[in-house]
Amino acid sequence: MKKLKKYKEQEFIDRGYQYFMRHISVDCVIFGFHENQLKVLLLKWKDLQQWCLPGGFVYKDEHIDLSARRILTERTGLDNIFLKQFYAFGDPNREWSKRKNVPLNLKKGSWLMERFVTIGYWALVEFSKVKPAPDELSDECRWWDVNRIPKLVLDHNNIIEKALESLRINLNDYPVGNTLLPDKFTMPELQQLYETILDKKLDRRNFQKKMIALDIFQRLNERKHGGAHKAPYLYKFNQKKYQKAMKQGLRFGF
Amino acid sequence: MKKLKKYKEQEFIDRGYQYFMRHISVDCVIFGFHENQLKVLLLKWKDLQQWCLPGGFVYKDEHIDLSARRILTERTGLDNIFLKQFYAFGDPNREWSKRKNVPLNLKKGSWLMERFVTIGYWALVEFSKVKPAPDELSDECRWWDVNRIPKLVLDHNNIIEKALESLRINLNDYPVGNTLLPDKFTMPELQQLYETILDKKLDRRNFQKKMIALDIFQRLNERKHGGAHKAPYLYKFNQKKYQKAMKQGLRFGF
DNA sequence: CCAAAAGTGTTGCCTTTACACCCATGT
DNA sequence: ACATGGGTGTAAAGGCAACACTTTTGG
Repeated sequence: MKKLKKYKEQEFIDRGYQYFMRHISVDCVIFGFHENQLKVLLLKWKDLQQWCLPGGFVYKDEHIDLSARRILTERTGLDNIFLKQFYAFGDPNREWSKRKNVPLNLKKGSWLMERFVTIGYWALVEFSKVKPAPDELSDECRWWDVNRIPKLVLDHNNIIEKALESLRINLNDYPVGNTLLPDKFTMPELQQLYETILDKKLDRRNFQKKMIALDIFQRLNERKHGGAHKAPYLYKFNQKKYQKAMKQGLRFGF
Repeated sequence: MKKLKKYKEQEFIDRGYQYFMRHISVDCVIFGFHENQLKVLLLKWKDLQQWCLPGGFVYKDEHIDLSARRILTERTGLDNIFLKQFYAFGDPNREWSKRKNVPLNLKKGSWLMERFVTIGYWALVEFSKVKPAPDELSDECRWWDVNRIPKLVLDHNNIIEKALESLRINLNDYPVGNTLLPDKFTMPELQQLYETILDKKLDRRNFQKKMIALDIFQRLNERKHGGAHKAPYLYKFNQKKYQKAMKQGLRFGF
């Protein structure tokens, strides 16, 4: 696979289509969880000074899933991330030439000015392990509270909406706890995570019972101190039991 | 939108990329239900003599959903079809130049020989209303039992697999009965439909109760005669109640 | 009249929901 | 000490699976 060196920005703008497929891009909605808030990782374009999703293009001989993974690794420093393709956005208005403000001084006729169909992925990462890194075209990369996203570039707000929707629908089948929380966590924290994603309150007592009945957690002889009031137990995922249960079609019940 | 006239086949092969986006295609898995079997509509290539999914390309200014709809209408004669985008297939092996047998006498360098990412849609249609019609490149278009699909072109078998999977997952939320069955139908027929899609037996009595409890059907003063034994009642969807229930998040319970 | 399929009802179980009680901790 | 959040238990409600019985039809 011919790869484009990072520093050759003008080469990318002028002749990127020799390396990448035209008309196809990949955008990633990277979810994290911190201070009881669901977060999304965004980038700020150098020239537009507007925020956008981390995204990129697909090398001519690269699987689209791999493109998404490549982008994720570049932005977060992590590999082996939980990743799901959720939707292809194919509105013909998805092109810069139909916008007033255009990045990179793009000229009419550039391959980047043409219409793109973007494949949307969402990813679940452990907030504390991420080292947000801007790419060559952006000067900032940071977390945003999912409820306070600014007006983004193109249709990226819509992409986040759809990603959230997909995340909610898949909450039953996917290990959001295992991927979004740190290694050790408390039941109230896990509950907060579900409540945030579902955007509704759950009964504390029933939640615990339900989770523990799944028999995929391991309670440690350790409590989380520091907060006021009674210190809650810390839990780990019992990865062995958890993997087994997933194979048998575990459902979390949401 | 510049449209390509049908008869200009050579023009399409040589310069189709002037009308359509490169690297992007749309494939439709059209489901029908007949004689208690789930069916899929397939086409046979004129030259390859191999079967494939109905598919096509996306005009440069056309929404991908509309491309899918266009293809559906051309093949089935129906519009207003229930349609769902379910997955984007982005394996780099999806290209003819990596195959032994190539259709249309395509030469190296042709835009059609390049790699395509295809957006998969599935559609639910009423079997009896469909008039299967081959396109310009195929000489046959007919229904195949979903359990007896032959070896198809490229990764089209895999696309059908994924479509079925998606259909099963969405069985809870989507009106498979309303779209796959004729206007009037019996409960045993509806049950057969669910059993076929889910590939498992359901209890006749519990099924009826559950369905009727949804309060979206209207029982007619009419029975389905002709079969041996007791004649079952005919039902219609009460579209008003049904639409209302769907908006409120009706779940069928599968 | 009989076999097979269709319509209706009942029961018991198990999951979910609601809520009561006690315990621990920092202020 | 006390307000607040955390851990555990129980009882009622509702949904679902299992099964019995009657009715209808073509042969």
